[in-house]
Amino acid sequence: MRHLPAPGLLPRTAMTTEFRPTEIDPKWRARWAEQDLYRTPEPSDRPTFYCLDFFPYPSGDGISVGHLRNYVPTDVLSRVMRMRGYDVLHPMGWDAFGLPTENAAIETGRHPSDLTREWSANYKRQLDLAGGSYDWAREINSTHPEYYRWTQWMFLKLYEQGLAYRATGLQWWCPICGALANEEVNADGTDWRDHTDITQRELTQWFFKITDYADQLIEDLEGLDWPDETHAAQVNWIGRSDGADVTFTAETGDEIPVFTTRPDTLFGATFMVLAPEHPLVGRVTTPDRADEVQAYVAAAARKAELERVALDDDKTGVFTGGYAINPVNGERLPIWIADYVLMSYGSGAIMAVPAHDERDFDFATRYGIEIRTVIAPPDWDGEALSEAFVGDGPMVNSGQFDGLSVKDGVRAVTEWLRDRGKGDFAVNYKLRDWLISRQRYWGTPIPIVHCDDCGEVPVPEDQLPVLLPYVEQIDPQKLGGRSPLEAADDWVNAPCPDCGMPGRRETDTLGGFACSSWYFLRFCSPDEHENAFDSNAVRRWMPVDLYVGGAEHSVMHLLYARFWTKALRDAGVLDLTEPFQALRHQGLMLAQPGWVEESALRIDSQGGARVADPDGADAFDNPEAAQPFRRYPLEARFELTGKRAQRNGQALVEFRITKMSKSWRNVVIPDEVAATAGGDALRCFILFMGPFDRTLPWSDLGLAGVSRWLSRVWNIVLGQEMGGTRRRRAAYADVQVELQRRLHQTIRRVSNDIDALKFNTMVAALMEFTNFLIEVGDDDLRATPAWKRTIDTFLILLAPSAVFMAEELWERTGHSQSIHLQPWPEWDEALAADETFTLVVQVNGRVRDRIEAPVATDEASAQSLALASPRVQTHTNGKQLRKVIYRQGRLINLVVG
RNA sequence: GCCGGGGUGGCGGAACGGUAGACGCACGGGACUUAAAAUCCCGGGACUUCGGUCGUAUGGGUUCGAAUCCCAUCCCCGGUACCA
Repeated sequence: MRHLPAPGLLPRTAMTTEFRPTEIDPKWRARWAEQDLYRTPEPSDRPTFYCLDFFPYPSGDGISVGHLRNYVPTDVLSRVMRMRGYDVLHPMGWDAFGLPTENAAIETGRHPSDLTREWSANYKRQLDLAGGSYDWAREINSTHPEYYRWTQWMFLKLYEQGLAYRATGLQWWCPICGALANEEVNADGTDWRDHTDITQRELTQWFFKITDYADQLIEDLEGLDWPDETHAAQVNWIGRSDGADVTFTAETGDEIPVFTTRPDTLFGATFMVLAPEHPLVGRVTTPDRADEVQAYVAAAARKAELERVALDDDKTGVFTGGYAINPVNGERLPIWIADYVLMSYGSGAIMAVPAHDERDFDFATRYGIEIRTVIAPPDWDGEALSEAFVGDGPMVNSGQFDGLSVKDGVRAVTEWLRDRGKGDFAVNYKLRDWLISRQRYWGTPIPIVHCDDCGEVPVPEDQLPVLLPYVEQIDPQKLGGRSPLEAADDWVNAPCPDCGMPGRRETDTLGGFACSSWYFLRFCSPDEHENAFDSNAVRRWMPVDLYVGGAEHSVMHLLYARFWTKALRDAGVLDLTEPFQALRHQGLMLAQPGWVEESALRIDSQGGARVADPDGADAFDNPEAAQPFRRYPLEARFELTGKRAQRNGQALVEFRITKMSKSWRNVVIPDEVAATAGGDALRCFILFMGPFDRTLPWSDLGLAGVSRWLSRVWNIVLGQEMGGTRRRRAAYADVQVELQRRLHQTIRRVSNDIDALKFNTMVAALMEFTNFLIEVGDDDLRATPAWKRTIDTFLILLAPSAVFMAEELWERTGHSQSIHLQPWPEWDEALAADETFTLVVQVNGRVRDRIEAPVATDEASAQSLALASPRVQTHTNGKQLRKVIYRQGRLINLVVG
């Protein structure tokens, strides 16, 4: 791919030195590593700051610049906090067990452990290209026995508490990955990671009893500084519903419990519905309905096995012929079965109140079942409802409960039921237990031995780790459907830890989310050999002060890690309730839009296009652009908008913003940027491109702009002429005072912006200050000590962002100790204060003039200044001054009429 | 549907209820150059009778004053999906 020429490649005269990131970057990377510059400090009495990125999964593709939307901001913050005197923990490691590696191993015939080693080394190299200040002495890897030994140990801690158990049931099954947790299933019935279609199967699997913690997982969110969206996603996923269990009795005598959030509508129940899989379906079905019911049940089962296509809203069902008795009024309710009732929620049966539930309303309408209003809508005239009314109103047609509100009715009816043994208050959750079994090789072995006599026996702690055996053949397809560990006979056969008789090891492995549920603890003491973590170290660093990663983990990882933390706490091994105090999600990086040469493309009918020219295709920012921003290679793909234009007689077609995708050949990787513009331009552009939590397109031209800025910084700091004439835009009474003022204002802006994670405006402040330095930095000023002090401070402000260049300039301006060890500058409000301000003069709220005035100007003087202005007089003449609003140092508003 | 987040120049975006468009990109003009690139300087919201007028998705409202607060509507993005 072609790039704009790097600044370092430009011809220059011998006397000047230019900014050459490709020379500077490697020099400092090597020196910092040698000096161990980013070593986490030993315990001290300084305050601590734990800044953590989501545990990355190292893949064969390496990282793209999109990953750096996560890593660069946390790195900047870590650096600033260090300079502010905090002891900072900013570690990195690899969540490396799992399918992408395992599948690649099968495809390439290599072993996953080799791929893991290579891929994580590559990630590390790329993060260093981007100037990451990680303490690599703390690097951890979830696939190493010294790590997963403790994952196993924690599994046993959960097991001891009854929080890990095996159960048989219908589970989502991916033909590639095996069993999946509910959280890993997309709405369209595909696997969350590889998007293959999945089915349901009857399987015996390991689960963690996360449902025991449902309420805590909701309640403890309260004290956390988390994004609203993530807070909401967790609460919604847990899905707590408060209501009542109500017992209906079928005419066969069988009791049918149902859960409802609206016991107040019990008098409006006109039928019941059982899930097709409900165990009582056979009992309540009458002989004359049996054929139809059986056919429906079979069809529903088939539907569950087929891919779950987009739901059609048409609700179907069949009448069983059976009836149940409504406990509040003794009415006979026909019992139906329908697949809109799920066996997996509540009791798998509902009371249907069509007047006050949209689903029941649809069903009743379709099958001609009575719809009886029992909550009166506003201005209700007694007529039949045209749609379900789910709002509040007085109860009607409900016997002694008439007139109660929904809230009071819920309580009154439930208490009435409870007094008669027909029901009680109840809570239900959408959250299911966490399915943790995987029938694959590349994962943590579950430390359990199955023994004919003793049953399930945990492997004693002193026998951990249960090592994952080195297995050559890991392709389940070539093992006749058996999992690789099942086929490893030498490993599977193990004596029972209790009785010593031959037993068999558990052959399922733990899903990767187990590894990422405690790594933040391991980072506190990664070399601890006797325990999973050193309690003092955990007490020192935890909870994580700032946790940053993608919003796609809003439910899964964050919910699991929170549960795991609470479970360890309850096991008595951890004194912590919530692991992540503050959380943020970085925005996605998209591929940039533009215009591309039509003649080089092969265009399909769908508005898609691929580069067909072996030489590639030039892409332009717009049809008037002087230069292409990038040359896309053969087979690069575009989504066209349909707009066309000409550029020098060349036909261009517009393509839109899309995701970065390897198969589209539009992924920008840090390697190519570091090799041209350098790591600093990459970092600074990522910071500058926009708010850090917003999804934004990459821009090669934007990157070039930031490179130009860095070159200007380089030149002004080294006092090099830049080929043009400097011109002061304003006259300054004392340019040294002004220099100091602007510096202190910049320290304030940069510091405050960093605290607010507004890295884009932080860079803008540095750019503005650079522009100011260039404007005023003539030979006289540059010869003063004030200039020298200003440049020193400016470089420190720049250092967390432009890590290599700031260090190089620091050295070149005569410092011997690393700039990254310097204290963060403080600003002085008095020195930052302006002497004058622009008095904005409004008349009736509209700006009519702007007058430069001393900061201390009081209201009376401001008013005379304002009234003296001819431009103001035009709008006030002949009118009465009714009111004056004055904001000191800002504006005056004259209200006339 | 529901839950979150957004709609500001040609583009990415700035803006404690108080100068809308900082900073950057692109573009235009100029300097330098044999020329180009690079670099440097200058200029750009729209209309305008040059007084002003209109401009932050749309329509209302609160306020001396609204991109910002309130109500309604439209559109875009992300998540979710028959949870009784």
